[in-house]
Amino acid sequence: MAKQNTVFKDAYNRCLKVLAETSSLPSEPELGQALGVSRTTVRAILGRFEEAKLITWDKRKKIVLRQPQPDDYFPTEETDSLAEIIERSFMRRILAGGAEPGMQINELELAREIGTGTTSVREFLIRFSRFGLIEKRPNSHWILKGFTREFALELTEVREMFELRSAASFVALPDSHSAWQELSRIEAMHHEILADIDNRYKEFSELDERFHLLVHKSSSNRFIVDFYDIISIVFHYHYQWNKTNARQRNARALEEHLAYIEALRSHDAKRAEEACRRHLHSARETLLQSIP
Amino acid sequence: MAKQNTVFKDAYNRCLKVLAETSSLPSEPELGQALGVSRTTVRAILGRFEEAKLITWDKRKKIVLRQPQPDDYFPTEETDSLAEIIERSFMRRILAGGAEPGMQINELELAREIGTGTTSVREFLIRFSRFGLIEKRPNSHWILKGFTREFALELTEVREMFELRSAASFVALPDSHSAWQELSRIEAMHHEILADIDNRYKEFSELDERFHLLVHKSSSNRFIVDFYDIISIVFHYHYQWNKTNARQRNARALEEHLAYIEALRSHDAKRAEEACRRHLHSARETLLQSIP
DNA sequence: AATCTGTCTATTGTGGATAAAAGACAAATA
DNA sequence: TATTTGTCTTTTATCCACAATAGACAGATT
Repeated sequence: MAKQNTVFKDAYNRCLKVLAETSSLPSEPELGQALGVSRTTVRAILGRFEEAKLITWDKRKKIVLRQPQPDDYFPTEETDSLAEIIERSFMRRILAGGAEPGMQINELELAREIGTGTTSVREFLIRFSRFGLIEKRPNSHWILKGFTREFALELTEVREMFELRSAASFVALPDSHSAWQELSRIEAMHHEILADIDNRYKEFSELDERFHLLVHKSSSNRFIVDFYDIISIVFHYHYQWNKTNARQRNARALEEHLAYIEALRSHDAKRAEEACRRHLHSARETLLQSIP
Repeated sequence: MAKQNTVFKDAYNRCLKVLAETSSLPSEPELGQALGVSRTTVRAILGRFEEAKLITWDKRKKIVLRQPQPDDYFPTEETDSLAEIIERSFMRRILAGGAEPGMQINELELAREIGTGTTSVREFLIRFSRFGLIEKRPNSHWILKGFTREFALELTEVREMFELRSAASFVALPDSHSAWQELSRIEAMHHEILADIDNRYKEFSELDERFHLLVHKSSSNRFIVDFYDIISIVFHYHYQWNKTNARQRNARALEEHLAYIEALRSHDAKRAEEACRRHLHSARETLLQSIP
């Protein structure tokens, strides 16, 4: 196997949804645009649609013959890119316990366990190393530095520096900047979720990322924005494997966000700084509590 | 070719120097320790020494037969690791002109140009991407973001945040901390170079890195320390290809360092902050001046 | 008893091959 | 004229193979 055709499979599934809502499909370039893939892939999808008797395809005429059934879709396991699979598998190992700091990481073993070639694992580890959780010994193994208390403290220290700086930029943004609209949308989502917190508290994680990324982006500094990747991945997996008091924790964070958002809106740097500091402080506590 | 034997060649050259100063070589593990390589490599070196009639080797007896001649050494081009070669080649392309922002980077083309496989180039690009100068479009090319004025400003903004924070940690270090001794050594080097600035100004670059890295390390924060890699590589290549007024610039920076060092020694956070700020400000100006 | 050497195995670094995906260009169509 | 399609070429993502290097262990040596 050379390349996984996950791009094809994922686009195929998404294209089935487009198909379900129309009687004839648009042009190839248009479909490519909509699905975010090249025409080559679009044509492969159309070819397969034809084989599956989902459409007839003659040049510009792509007529829908029938509605897609559940088993027309590729199973979701097959649509994840290899990088995603490796990441998940690896994060489970190191965050969900059983991995002591100082442990050696073996490319070959990891590859075998995941059922993939070493090159992909290797590339993943190189990419992942910027998160500061592993370290390479050239010509030898990788070392797991572990998701420790020190790691969390170092991470949050930088996070606080960056977010305070970003919040200061945010309040200085002109009213015409699109960030204010996005901020309003995010604020509205907060109210929606809070109104039905018992059922929707799980949506917090995604909203949290969206909000903080918006703030970081206003720094207009690629290093600050890129650093948010680290925060993002840590909190993402952290939320996923640490569900104690999730409802209560999330409710509190939502309230803090609302205060923070209001402070940003005031254009008052001092107020924004205080609200930011307060929220980041409690976010840090939450993170630390989950580390033994 | 599977793996370059640069580790062997480099260790071989260094081992020749050990050999030049003794009449019989120490044990294999001891040599491995001294050279920073495994016993396997040490044994390969000893075997080659024997072939070259540099020593006789019988178990623990490794008797030196003759002094190494210049042509016993491997040429230096052969001792650089592939990663170093790729890095240099790539940095020359993007810093030494001819590379417009927005340009596409082609793995295959780069590999051919450097005379290496695509895997190595690819891994280099992944590692390098954390420096914020290039960006990946999955399933497609890389994009050169370029060594622009924005890049320099974003870089120095974060640098200033981090170094100010580190300097504040530094003044709080207990007198017993080894950093104070290293600081004294660095200070002494400054005086030495300044005393003979016309001949030795080129040594500044290395000393500069050593000094700032020491400061960053006192933050005890892996993200701050790791970030110094970016500063380091940028200034390293920048110094190399931009020699206008080098003597004068370096002399000024050395003076600023000395003031900065004295301020750190005073344990006065306020003074240290001022000295740090002053130096970083002029470092930024220097960097910006060299960008069109 | 501690260290060293001989031997063997396991893992990393790197080039090469190949399917998937992107993309270029000219002819066809509306 | 502006898109769209058919066809072809180029490039990336991935696996595999193999030499270089690291590392483990038992027996030899001091």
